[in-house]
Amino acid sequence: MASIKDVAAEAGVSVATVSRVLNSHPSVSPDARARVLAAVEALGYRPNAVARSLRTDQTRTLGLIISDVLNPYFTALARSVEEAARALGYSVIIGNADERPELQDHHIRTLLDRRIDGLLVSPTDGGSPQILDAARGGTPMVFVDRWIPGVDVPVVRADGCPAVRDLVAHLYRLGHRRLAIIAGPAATTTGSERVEAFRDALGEHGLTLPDAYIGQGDFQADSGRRATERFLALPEPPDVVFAADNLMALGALDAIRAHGLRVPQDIALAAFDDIPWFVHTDPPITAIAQPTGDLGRAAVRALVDVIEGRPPQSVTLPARLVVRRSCGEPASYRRSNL
Amino acid sequence: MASIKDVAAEAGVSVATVSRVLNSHPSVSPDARARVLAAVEALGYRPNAVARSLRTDQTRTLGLIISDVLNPYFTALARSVEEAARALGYSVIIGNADERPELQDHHIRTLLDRRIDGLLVSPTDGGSPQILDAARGGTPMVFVDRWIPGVDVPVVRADGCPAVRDLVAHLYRLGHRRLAIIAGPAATTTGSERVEAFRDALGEHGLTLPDAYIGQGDFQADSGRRATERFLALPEPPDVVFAADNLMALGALDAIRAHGLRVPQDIALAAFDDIPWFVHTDPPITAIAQPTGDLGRAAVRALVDVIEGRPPQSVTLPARLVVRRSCGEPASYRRSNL
DNA sequence: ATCGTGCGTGTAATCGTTTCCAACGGTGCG
DNA sequence: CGCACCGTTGGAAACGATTACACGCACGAT
Repeated sequence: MASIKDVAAEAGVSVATVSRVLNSHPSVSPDARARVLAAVEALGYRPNAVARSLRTDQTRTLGLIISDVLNPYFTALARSVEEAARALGYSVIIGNADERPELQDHHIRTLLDRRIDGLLVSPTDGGSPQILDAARGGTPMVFVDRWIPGVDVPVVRADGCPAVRDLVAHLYRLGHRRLAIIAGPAATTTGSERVEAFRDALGEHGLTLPDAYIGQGDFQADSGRRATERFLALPEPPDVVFAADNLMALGALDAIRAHGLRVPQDIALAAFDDIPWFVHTDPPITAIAQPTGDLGRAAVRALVDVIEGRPPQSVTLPARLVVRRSCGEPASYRRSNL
Repeated sequence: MASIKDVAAEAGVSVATVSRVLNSHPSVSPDARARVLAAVEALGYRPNAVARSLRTDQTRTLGLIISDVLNPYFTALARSVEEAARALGYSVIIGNADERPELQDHHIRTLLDRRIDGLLVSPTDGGSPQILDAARGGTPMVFVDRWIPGVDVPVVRADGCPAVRDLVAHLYRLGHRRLAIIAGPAATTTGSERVEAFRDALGEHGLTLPDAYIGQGDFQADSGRRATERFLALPEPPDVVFAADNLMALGALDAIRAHGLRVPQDIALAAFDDIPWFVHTDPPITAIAQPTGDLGRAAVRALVDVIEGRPPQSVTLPARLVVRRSCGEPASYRRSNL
């Protein structure tokens, strides 16, 4: 593969001049510029990004650690992140942690070894030494969706509280009183926050959230299935199951179906995170939708601010309730939200 | 960040020796090794992958160009590719082409600039100059899922023909005679092959595939919706719609629902690519499942073979029919395949 | 004519590694 | 005793780019 030296030889100039035209440095004569450009064309030359990075100490690459690529919420996020980054001239390398802290650490380590310019993280756990070290070590970093309390890193996320309040009000209005939740891992902020928001919202209607109605999940379908089975085995099973993410909702649906129960007649179901398939499940699932596109864009903007030395901003965007039929069907909603 | 020089100074040896212990070169004394290791530990030293790549001319990184990250089939593929690559000591950088040739080319270009060791491609079009150049230029490359005819590059893919034959037999047995297909772009192999397989299978039952029953899609949900609407507007609409991928099936379902029709009583639906949600749609959707895990593993193996100079193998794996309820419900299938 | 100025250019150092080569002291053998 | 060889080590040259610095030249001002 042709190097800058070959181009210089072909154009009859020095490598410095070639480098200058490539980086559109002002002081180079039109004549030299033309010759260099011609040589570049003739040789099909492309600058070696590795060498350039070594010299300039920047890779124009962002790392993105997501908790699970198979989760449509995170792929939507990844897509918008990549798009926003590309618009700013950055590439992004995605690391899939699969909700496993050690895999997350592996990815952070290799990304750091590659000297990425900045890191976007949705932490799988409550603070691996790897992340903490990176943050302290001065790696530009932004948390997205989930974050780690006590670490001084900007956070870009959606606030689900109002939407959860709307959801609970919706459920209450439909006559549901025994509401259960399948929570995410307590080590993640989204795992614990959603339970708290749910509990608070219940409180506003004079309801409580007994321990038996809190299922412990891990954001994967299987855990949703298991938690739901435990609910159904209770002497007094809940009449609503609220899954803290879309995969656990899928598992819950599996379990409910396996018990021969109908949604929403026998038991209602709702989920955090909205995905296109929720429109076509049987029945369509009521969900809390996050603005993934805006989230991704805001996260990239914040990270690039850190990288380029501007003061970064934490951002909190609102999530919103999307009512469908999985909780019951009040007249006022029937037509509007398929 | 500490460099190899700092480690050398700390350990009281030369950089050459440090490099040797880091690369477990045999000829270094136990004493020196111990001192270097201690220094590495003390400084928290991590080798700079950028510098190493520049020197060794290898990045231990694979590029993966997929057509659409939002498509669960491709994310499943990406996940298995990453897993297999990691097991072999490679990282993978995913480029999402969003079914847009120019985006695909953009990603190929930046991946090549980064000097990735090899490229896994599921081409969005019938042969962009970018891909052709790379292949001719000697970049180790393997096609996965889709490929480009006439290019001498190993192909790892699933053969859908037998499964499509099974599907058509299944449909025929249920009494369906007017079968339509929503095809992918003709520029992709999966776009045209699936139509041919379908047409051939129809032929075996003495059925034909009229042009009006071939919808032109682009593997995105919207196109599935539009194609289905066109089918439904026909004087004699089909009684089966077979979507060539899962997203177009989603769109088809949208359109059918919007027309107030029921699946499978009014019209049957089947899809290429099976995804977890198909179990819970209304009704559960009959689909052709590809062995994504095996596909990803085989693709990585083939690519690494090319990279390391071994003779690579094209691989074709079988896809299989998964019968659910979206085409009708013969007694013999009722219980076995939820 | 002289000087400073500024533009265009080339030389060479540098980034952090790997690796070739030479050198070293010690050992064994002819 | 001399020599070849061995295991261990360090010096230094790459890899392909960027960029500080210096140089040569033409020009306008003095």
